[in-house]
Amino acid sequence: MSCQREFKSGERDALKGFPFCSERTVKMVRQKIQIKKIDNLTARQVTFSKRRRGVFKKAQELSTLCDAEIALIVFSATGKLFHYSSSSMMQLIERHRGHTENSDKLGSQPSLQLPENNSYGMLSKILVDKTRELRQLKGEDLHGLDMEELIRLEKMVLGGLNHVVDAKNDKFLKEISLRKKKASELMEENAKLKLQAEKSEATGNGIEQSNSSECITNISHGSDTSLRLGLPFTY
Amino acid sequence: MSCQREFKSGERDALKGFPFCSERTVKMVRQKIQIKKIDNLTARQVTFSKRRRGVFKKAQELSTLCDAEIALIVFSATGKLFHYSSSSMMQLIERHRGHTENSDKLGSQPSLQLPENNSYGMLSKILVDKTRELRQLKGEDLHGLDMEELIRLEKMVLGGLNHVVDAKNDKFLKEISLRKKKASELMEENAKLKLQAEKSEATGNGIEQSNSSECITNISHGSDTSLRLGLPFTY
DNA sequence: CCTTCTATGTATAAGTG
DNA sequence: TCACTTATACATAGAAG
Repeated sequence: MSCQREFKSGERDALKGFPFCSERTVKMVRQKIQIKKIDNLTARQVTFSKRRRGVFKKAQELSTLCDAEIALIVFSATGKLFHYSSSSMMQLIERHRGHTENSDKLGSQPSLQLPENNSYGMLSKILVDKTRELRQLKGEDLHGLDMEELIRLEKMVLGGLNHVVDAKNDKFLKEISLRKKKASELMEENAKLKLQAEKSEATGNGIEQSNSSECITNISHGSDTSLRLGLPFTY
Repeated sequence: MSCQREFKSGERDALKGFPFCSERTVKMVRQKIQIKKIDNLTARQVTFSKRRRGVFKKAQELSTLCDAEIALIVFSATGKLFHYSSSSMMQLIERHRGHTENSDKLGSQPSLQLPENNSYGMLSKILVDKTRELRQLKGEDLHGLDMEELIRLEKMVLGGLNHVVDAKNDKFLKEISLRKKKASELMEENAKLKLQAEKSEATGNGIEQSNSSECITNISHGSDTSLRLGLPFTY
């Protein structure tokens, strides 16, 4: 999509260099619009649909690029709901409530007294903790940590890495040996069939057997290409 | 990503070699960026603040132009909250909850009767997920993962490790330079005192000064031995 | 409501202060 | 972090299908 647009705009730009190739298609000059309610219903709907997509895209990009947590809720004039959240809408709303409640000097009265809300709050507190731990393991949000904590974290991540690498290598080795075994079985079978075929040929019952070696080749290649170990690592 | 950016700046540098590409016009060529987390912290922060403003502006424009109701909640990676709503945030969130709850086709029987439980249950589900993710990052509970998932996990842990190591080394280096600075300050002070003492001695007012050099030695050794830097990590 | 097109307005990456 | 600059990438108004 964007590729295509880029290409076309490039084309346009190239054409601009040649005065005899353009100039005629001058129409629909885009106007600068004022930010106020669009009167025309259809125009408003069209704009809504276009800009809505734009806003959602921007929100997603922001969350991805800058590692932000974003919740976006949009109700159209007709009452239709559109929403997006980078993680869990609930969690974000909770977190938002937490923030605004904290800035509330007036004690939010009933919620603190109800036990359900308490456990709810506790759960969400645990969740926040877990989320932070998770982020730290991923190497984000490390500003608040001192040297000892960083060392501990490093060791933990290294330990985790060890386990993950072990598990991965195990899986790979098993997969490879499995495929080797299969291949050798098939080769054996092929050899047998070849022998049979030769025998049959000798006895006059010709059976086509020219494909057997190809078959073997295909199989062994197949087992190689289905595995990709060395990944080009780019951070 | 940094490598991508480095590559492109390299490209720019390459262009500089061509005399017909005016060196002045080659400066700050805006690059197309990929939508993935920005590595560089400052760049990420700058982009966050710019794009955040952009998104909020777009959201407001959409709500004005098309008469839509919009709530936007943004948490920065550092936990700072930014939000906007075209009318009342609470009201919009409520309305949103109404919609999403209505779209629950599967009657989760008890939860429908207890509204608190609904969100509670969802929260605890999220918690379970996070807990599992956490354990996997720590290298536990890896049995259910296939090869691709293991590779992805490995990359994630490696990335996290990189960041942790970077943060740790930063901290160490800062600490060291701080202590170096302190030491040199003290040495300077010591030297001054020594001079003073010698002067005093010359004028007959003898003041003991034999310890000053020991003092210096101790300080500089102390700053070195109290720190152990990790290995230069290269993946 | 969606897509597509063009011409243009706007957002923003990168640099600098 | 904020403010400004510049050049470019991207979004989108307007029209049509």
